[in-house]
Amino acid sequence: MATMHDVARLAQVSVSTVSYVLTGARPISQATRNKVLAAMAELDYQPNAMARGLASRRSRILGLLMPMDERGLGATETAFVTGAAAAASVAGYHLVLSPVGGGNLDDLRRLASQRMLDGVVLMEVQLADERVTVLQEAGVPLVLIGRTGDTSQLSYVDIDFDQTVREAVAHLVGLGHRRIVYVNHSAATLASGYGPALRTRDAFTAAMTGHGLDPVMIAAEDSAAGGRAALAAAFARAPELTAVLAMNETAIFGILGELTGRGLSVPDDVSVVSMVTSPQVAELATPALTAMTSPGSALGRIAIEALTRHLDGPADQRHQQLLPCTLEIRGSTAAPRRSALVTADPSSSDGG
Amino acid sequence: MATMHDVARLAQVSVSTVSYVLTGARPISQATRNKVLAAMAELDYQPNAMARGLASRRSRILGLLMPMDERGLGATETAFVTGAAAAASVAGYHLVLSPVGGGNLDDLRRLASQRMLDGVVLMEVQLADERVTVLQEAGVPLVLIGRTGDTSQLSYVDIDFDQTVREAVAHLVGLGHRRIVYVNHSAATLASGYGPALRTRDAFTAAMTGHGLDPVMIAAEDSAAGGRAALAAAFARAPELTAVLAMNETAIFGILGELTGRGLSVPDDVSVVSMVTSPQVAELATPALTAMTSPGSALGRIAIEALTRHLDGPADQRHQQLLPCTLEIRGSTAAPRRSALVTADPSSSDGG
DNA sequence: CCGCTTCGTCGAAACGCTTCGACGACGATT
DNA sequence: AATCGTCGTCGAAGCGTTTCGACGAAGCGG
Repeated sequence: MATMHDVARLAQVSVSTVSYVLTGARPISQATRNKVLAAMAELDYQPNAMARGLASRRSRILGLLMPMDERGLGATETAFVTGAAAAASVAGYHLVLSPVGGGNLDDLRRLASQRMLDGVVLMEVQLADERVTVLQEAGVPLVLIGRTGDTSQLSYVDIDFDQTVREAVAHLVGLGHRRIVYVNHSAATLASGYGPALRTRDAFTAAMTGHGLDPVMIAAEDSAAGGRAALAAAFARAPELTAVLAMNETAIFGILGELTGRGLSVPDDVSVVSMVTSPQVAELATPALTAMTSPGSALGRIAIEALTRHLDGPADQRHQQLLPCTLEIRGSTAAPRRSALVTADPSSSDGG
Repeated sequence: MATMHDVARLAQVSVSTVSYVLTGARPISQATRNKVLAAMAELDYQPNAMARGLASRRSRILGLLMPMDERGLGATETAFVTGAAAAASVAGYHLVLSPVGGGNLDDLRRLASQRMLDGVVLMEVQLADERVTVLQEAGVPLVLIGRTGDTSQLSYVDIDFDQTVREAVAHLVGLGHRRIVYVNHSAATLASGYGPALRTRDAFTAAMTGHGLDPVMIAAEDSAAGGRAALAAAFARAPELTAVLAMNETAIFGILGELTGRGLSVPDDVSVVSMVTSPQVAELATPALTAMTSPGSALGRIAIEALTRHLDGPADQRHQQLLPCTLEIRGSTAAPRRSALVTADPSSSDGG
């Protein structure tokens, strides 16, 4: 392992000159720079990250904190990660993923206090998230993917759930659907204050009401069985339903299975739209799912860019941005059958 | 940020004494230790990771290098990660995931040379994997999840594909199946030297031959469409097939869809076994899939334990271990219909 | 009771880098 | 022609730890 001293000796300059060539903190003449660069190449010099970090008090490492539960990372989350990693690399940072679960706040505190991370992107944020507090107290620059309830002091990037839901509903309504059921995450997830679940719920209500329709929402466990149960509940609440909008990537397979089990075909009898879904997952189903595709890698990239701008730039302004999902029409949506249209009577549009 | 100096001053001892209390490198009397500990608590002292890393030449960070393609991390891979993170935490290490794709070997070289990682666990290893060479040349301690072709100098943990396939085949044969088709990864993946694909291919051939049966393998693209095409190919090659063994988590949904499309029911007409699959994914299908469940978190844990033992222990022995997947019987396998049994004639058992 | 370890502690020297102050050498400004 | 800045470079002082050698105080066998 060659050190800066070795490079300096070989190039016949001082150690600080080598450092300036590397960091650009002070001007260096072209001639000197070339000598130094040649020496570096000859010695295959790589700066020692620890020493650099100690001296400069910046590690040039960014953390992506993601709770990793047994559920696994979907293609959507993976897209966050790859987008973020690419952006970090461009900005000259390393990106590390730290699987800090929600439980171990102490772990997080330690991580934050060790000055090993210059900044952090926090994923899967709850409306009231203690991790945000811990990180802020530790003075770690922070960007969220998702939003807490009070975002006044925070930088974030998030999906524009309002517009996403509005577009999805508009697509179905445009096809002629009137009885549309929204299958959300579980009641427990809603109660825990999971932002996407709450925001889509409200957005769905608003969108349906805007069309003069009755918003029916069902909470489903995150499993195929949960999806099946949810569909049963949906038919109980709205027997004449012709379309299902689902936010729950795991439940959706149960929904499809149950639909088939009841002898209903997709999309002829019931249309299905999957929200915040990756194309990969949408293609798994038969027929492939019409879906609102999440802007995964853009989200990751923008979060990292905001963070590095904050770290390298002078001002410390916040960055707040919402990105909508885009509608991708596949085989799971179509106009409802005439029979369904007929059963949609006006009296049901003001029920609960 | 309190430093060791502050702690030493408050506790009225030398800086080195504080260090010894922390590292245990030399004995410290109980009285002194208590004074130091009290001072640390009062100042809310956290050692600076960079300084520690520079002085000790160990970062106490372990890397989990995983190529992150658009496919996303399945529950299986996520289990690796959580198992590994837990084990690292126990051993007093941080675990970071680095999404180094196969492409950027230079990135990897840089990462390795920067002395930022004490050791590395490499996932998704190819039979001939340049990353292994790069890491070995950089002198980074290394444990693989998976195996290269030549493992003589390496530590690894891997799935025991041979036994896993043997068990899966035995399960189907035990139910009375004779014509069993194995749906592997794509031809391109096989050609690229992806170990699991090659090893299961050979294991399948061996297992079937051992039962006096004809091994039929189909390569399928990693997509639902690939699965559909593969099933069509399977029926072309073996019209009387009664069971499908699939290694391809994405293709399997296409296989199921195509089966249904042909009016065949699972498991009555065709049994399906999914290999190296997580329970979560197996439950998504209708009916839930009989599967060989991968020992995900154990794999991650064992890899990290081997690595830390290597780093902290005196000898530098290798660790080589294989873990089989366990058979979990769900609803997708059953005895074949009698008609299928009848069509299995002896002349087909020595074909190719 | 004397020399020998062992124990507990200290001071100082690394570890490999960044960064600050200083200082010639110039060209530009008065 | 004297003065001023700027440019390019150097030396040295950190950054916050670990770790080595040293050293007094006990503890021990002979």
